[in-house]
Amino acid sequence: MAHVSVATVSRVVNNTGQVRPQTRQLVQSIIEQTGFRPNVLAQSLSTRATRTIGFILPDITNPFFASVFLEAEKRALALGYTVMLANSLNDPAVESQNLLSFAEKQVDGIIFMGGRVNDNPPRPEHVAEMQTVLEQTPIVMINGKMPGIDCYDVHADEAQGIHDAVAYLVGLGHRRIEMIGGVPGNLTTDEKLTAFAHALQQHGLDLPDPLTLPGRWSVLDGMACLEARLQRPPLPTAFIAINDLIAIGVLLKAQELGLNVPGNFSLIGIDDIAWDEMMRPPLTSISQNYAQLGPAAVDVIVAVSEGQDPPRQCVVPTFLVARQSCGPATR
Amino acid sequence: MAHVSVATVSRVVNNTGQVRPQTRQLVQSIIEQTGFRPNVLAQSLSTRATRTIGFILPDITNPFFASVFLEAEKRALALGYTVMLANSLNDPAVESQNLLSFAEKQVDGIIFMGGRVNDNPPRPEHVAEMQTVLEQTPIVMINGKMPGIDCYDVHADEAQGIHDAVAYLVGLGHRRIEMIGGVPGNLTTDEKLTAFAHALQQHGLDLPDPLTLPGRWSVLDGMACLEARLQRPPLPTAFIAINDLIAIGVLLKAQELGLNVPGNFSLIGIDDIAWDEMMRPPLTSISQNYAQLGPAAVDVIVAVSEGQDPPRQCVVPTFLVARQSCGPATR
DNA sequence: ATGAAAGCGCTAACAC
DNA sequence: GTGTTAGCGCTTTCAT
Repeated sequence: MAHVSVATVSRVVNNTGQVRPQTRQLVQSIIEQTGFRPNVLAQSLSTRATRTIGFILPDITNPFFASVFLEAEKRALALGYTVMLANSLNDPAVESQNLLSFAEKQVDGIIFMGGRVNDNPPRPEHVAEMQTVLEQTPIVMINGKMPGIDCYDVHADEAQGIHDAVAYLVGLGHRRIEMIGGVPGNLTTDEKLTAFAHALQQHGLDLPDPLTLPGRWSVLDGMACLEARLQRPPLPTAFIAINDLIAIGVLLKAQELGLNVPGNFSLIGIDDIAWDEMMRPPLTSISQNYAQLGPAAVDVIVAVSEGQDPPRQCVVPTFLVARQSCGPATR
Repeated sequence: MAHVSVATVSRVVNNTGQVRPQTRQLVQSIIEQTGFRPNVLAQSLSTRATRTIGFILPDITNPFFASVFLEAEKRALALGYTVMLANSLNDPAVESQNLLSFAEKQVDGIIFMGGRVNDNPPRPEHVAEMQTVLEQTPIVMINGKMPGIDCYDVHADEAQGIHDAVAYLVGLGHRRIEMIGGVPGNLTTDEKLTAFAHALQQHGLDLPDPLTLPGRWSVLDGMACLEARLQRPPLPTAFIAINDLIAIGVLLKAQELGLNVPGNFSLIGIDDIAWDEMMRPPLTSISQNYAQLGPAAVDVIVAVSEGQDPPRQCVVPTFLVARQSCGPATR
């Protein structure tokens, strides 16, 4: 319509190369009035860049993941990237499918949370699979790890958080502290437990045995955990829950049984999800620092797809958010 | 490598056309050992189908939207489709960007929740924009409406839910019922209010004036709402909140002020989010029927992209989930 | 049953 | 400055 070649149109669409202002104007106006939109598929096929990031996580319904994802999406948007979400639903098979699907879609990079990157140790077939897609696509794991494969690592300094939490409780006079929830063999659980044991030793406190009463990660799991823990008294004076969902379950079960928090025991969660504030008492928690975690991961992908070489590892600080679920030790 | 043409490889990859079993075997095995994966971009460019659905919603961090989205994704996965999420963050500008971006990405269809499709009446520039992308891409709105444009409509029967809620409260002896939260000019708020007025009339009850105490949709908004309502007594004996988040805010504020639910007033929310059960008392709510809402929307998109002509409108039933936030009227 | 070749909508040398 | 043209990796007629 403008009597120019496709090359020229391409130049004005992308604001690239030299084109006479007059011509640009003309093409521009025709684009407006016809409502022309470039076909991103064709662009990507040609440029071999999709400006798209795949994000695999277990369940977007979990407020922790939702927050990390949302912050990541915001950053991506600001950088002109799109992030595609895939819920793995804690099913290794769909996780594999998600991974392959993203690779086939030629995403510029994949962000991975939960699932296989939290297996400790990881399953060999999973690392093999990761290795395969890694040849084509950069991967960054958030709060995960897979020894021996060359992907990027962004994680919150949960160990620091645990240390802070223990110090905070010790400051309140607690000497019998236990963790509750999680499952050994899960990387983040194991790391938290290790940090916890370390912190206890630093303060000269006895290690509980076992280190945690396992119970996965949901509110319901938390309720079951406390119930189980009640079977073998005596109780500690404070619990650090493996995450906020578990903490909330513990809190609800305690109230159901007429136990008072922090009267009967103090309670600290991990993640600092929005619901902590809605609980009565509002839950003290260790923040995962959403504002930095997700964005850091997309920054890495964007950097490599722009030819840079970002650092292999990035750790974002963590901090304690004190609310009302902790009090002085009473026993 | 197999000494066959690309056409043949394409045939075995897609399991289409005629190909000698022997040849198929050969190609198959080479695909395996080389780890060949088709480039979906090129496939889509050629077939003009992406098997991708765009999903625009305000905020994935809201448990209501998260659940609808998750169920939609599950259905899509089962049908071999991918759904891309875009958070509009209640910002019309990013909403426009999301819309255009999806169109450029050649998605097979777009699912739209919240934002402009909830404006009552809709803004002219928004319907114009919708009209534009509609020429290229089918759109289905969930719980939304835009008179005059030809898109698909999937919605929960919220009016029925309101009627059920009112009937339930009347059955408990309540005669002074009010709604709380939401904002007039928002479609779903207006529809709920209309249904509410209608239900009240059916039972011969007086209409409160104003029909609702407006206050948007968050927990914090809910707290503010109750506080404002307290300024002009007398209180009704029961509230129906515009959504569960508002209901939770009302509940928390009530407790903060020493008011008892359902002692001082009964309370019903809308959406049936998972957190209802975590509240004390657990919150009675009207379920939006997640299991059907999201999937119904993807079914529509899939149908049209497979050349079928699904019904313009689909309404999914809604139902009351009675928990412990309602009791007999005491005044 | 298989291959050759055109075309999907775009970008990027390269030539003029 | 602008046009020509060769891809990008795939599908799909049309021959053979």
